[in-house]
Amino acid sequence: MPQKKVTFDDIAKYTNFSKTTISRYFNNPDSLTLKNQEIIAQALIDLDYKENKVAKILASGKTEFIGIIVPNLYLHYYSEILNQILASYERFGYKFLVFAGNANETVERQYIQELLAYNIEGMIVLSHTIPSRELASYNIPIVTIEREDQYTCSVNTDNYMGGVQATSLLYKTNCDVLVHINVNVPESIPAYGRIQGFLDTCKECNIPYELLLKDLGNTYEENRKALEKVAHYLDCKYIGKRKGIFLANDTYANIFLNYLIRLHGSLPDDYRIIGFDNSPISSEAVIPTSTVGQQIDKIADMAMEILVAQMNERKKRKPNLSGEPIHKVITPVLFNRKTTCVSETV
Amino acid sequence: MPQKKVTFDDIAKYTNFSKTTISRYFNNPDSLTLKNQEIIAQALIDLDYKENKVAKILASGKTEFIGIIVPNLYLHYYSEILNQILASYERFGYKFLVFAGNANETVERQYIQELLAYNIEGMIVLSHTIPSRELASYNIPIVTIEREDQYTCSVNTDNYMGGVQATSLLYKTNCDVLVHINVNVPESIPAYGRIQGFLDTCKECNIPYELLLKDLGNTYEENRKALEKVAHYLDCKYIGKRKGIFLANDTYANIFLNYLIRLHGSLPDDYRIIGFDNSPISSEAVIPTSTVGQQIDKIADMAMEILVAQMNERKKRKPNLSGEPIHKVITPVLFNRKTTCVSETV
DNA sequence: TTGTAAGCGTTATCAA
DNA sequence: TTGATAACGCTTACAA
Repeated sequence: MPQKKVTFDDIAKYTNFSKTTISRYFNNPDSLTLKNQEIIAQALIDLDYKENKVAKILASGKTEFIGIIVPNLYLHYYSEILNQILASYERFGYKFLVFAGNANETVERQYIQELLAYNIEGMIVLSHTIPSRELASYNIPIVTIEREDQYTCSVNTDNYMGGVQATSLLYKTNCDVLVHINVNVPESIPAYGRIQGFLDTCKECNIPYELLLKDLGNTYEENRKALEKVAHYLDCKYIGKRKGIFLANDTYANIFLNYLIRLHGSLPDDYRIIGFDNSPISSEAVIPTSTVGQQIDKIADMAMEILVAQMNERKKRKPNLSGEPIHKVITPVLFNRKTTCVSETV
Repeated sequence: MPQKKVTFDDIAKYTNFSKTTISRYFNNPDSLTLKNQEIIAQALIDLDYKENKVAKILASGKTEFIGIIVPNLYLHYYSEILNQILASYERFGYKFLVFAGNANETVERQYIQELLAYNIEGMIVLSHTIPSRELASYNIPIVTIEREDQYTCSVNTDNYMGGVQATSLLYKTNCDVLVHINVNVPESIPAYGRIQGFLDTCKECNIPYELLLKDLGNTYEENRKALEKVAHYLDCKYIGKRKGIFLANDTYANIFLNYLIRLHGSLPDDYRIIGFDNSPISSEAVIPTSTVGQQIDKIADMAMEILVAQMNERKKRKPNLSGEPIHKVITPVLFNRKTTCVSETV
């Protein structure tokens, strides 16, 4: 320590009040006379007091910490969610201890232990690694986002609705056949809804469709190779037909689009493309790509609201800790861009 | 609190040791007999003890907290740096309190006050808002990354070298004229080096060049409009000449590239393009785009190393707090992709 | 409206 | 190798 810190004791001596009064000045100033408030305020300046939250936490038990575990920050979706959550500091004042887990269960358990050791008041989990059942067992307020959530409160995009929106849009652009390209999403994960939404809409519209669920690899290069193969396959199979392609995310959509552009110099009129997420690549693509946008700001806000409500509940005299976990669903927003325009020249 | 927490006192009673001995078990286990270590270890299990770091911090003064202020997480560069910094937890054990500032000085000062209140041991600043002089005055270990850094330790990409690399590569692809497109970067910011590197290399190679520094707007749409205007201008001005375009970042490069593709269906042979950052858009573009890659992992590692060294210095009996700030520079890496290939058909 | 004193759960300093 | 005891800087009854 370069210079030792000024404490309530110092202020108390300086002002001839007690430590308690100084504490009150911060936590319940109205209980002091205006004059005394001013005296203390001046003393704070004179002594250059800096508050010590650690001591406050120890005494009060309230850390104002929220732990966050994201799978990574490489994907725009996660970094944007984190961005929005961090922004909630202005509104709620909670501070965030952030961990990026790499899908390693052991490591993520360590993170959680560490977070608990700091007496975090709540936790937001985006990582998929640890089952919601185990998360719930830690017995602190938790909200999960877009992951398996049977035993925890959660906020998810209405993926089913998104699937319906995307498929309906394609249908309206006079396609002959609709295709959904995705990986084999387990039904327990919210994103599965995109597949169901696609299927139900195709059936309802009574339009020919094809569902392509396959492993597309884990890196961009693997994605690219796998999707170019799929594109080639579709190109051959549905020759002369107008194909409406709904891809599971914008990265896939961009790969598909780029493949066509490189082949034909522009987007052929017999293709309609839509992605999912409204990530930057969708608007920054060579042809701005239609997509189903997740309302990340709303998701983050809702997650914080649920979490704060639960944390507040715990601070009550007789907290009501019962009740089923709350599951909120946020409606996605359709972005109708150039890749789903009805062609002007028919 | 649902169930009250097990403390050293409880363990002490349970094992008939003193609190001190329990503390020693954690901090200096070798000072206990093996047998006693085992007894305590068993007690921890029996009682299901969870450590309380807040109490530890208060008593020891060591928080193991590092504060981070990033401008935002929207830009891939920042989220990836944060990603790498968070990953250093495995190596150093420091926890990160993260704030995303929005270029608002008042707000960022609040963040810093809040961080200081938590007795953070050090701080990493990527945000540009607060002058390094003020940062230095807070008198705790600080490392800044890719920003004005006169009074603080810093880690930056060797922007000058990056400018030289990009320009040299363009020169080698038989261009008739080289162009650098950038905004008006102040000289105090590391990124200014890109401009200087371009200028020096052009002069050295004795090749015609043009430096275009202008406001390109703050949103993607503004960027796009401004850059398409620039592209049109260059297209007209240097008709028939091979143009080597070095853009300040990959987003700009992508916009430029897309403009040409939409116009011509492919990248015309009289254009060579290179960006900066190696952000995902460069490899995911319709034509994988050459770029100067920042070694984000090394930048993050170096920042942590410098910071940890300083934090350790403070823990010594007689810390040596003098000395000029350390400025480290990380060499960038050239990615030679399709937009700077020498054409096969001449 | 203000003060006293007992915590909060560790670590640190002595002494044994 | 272990234990008593005093910090650490604040909050929170309870009293005045």
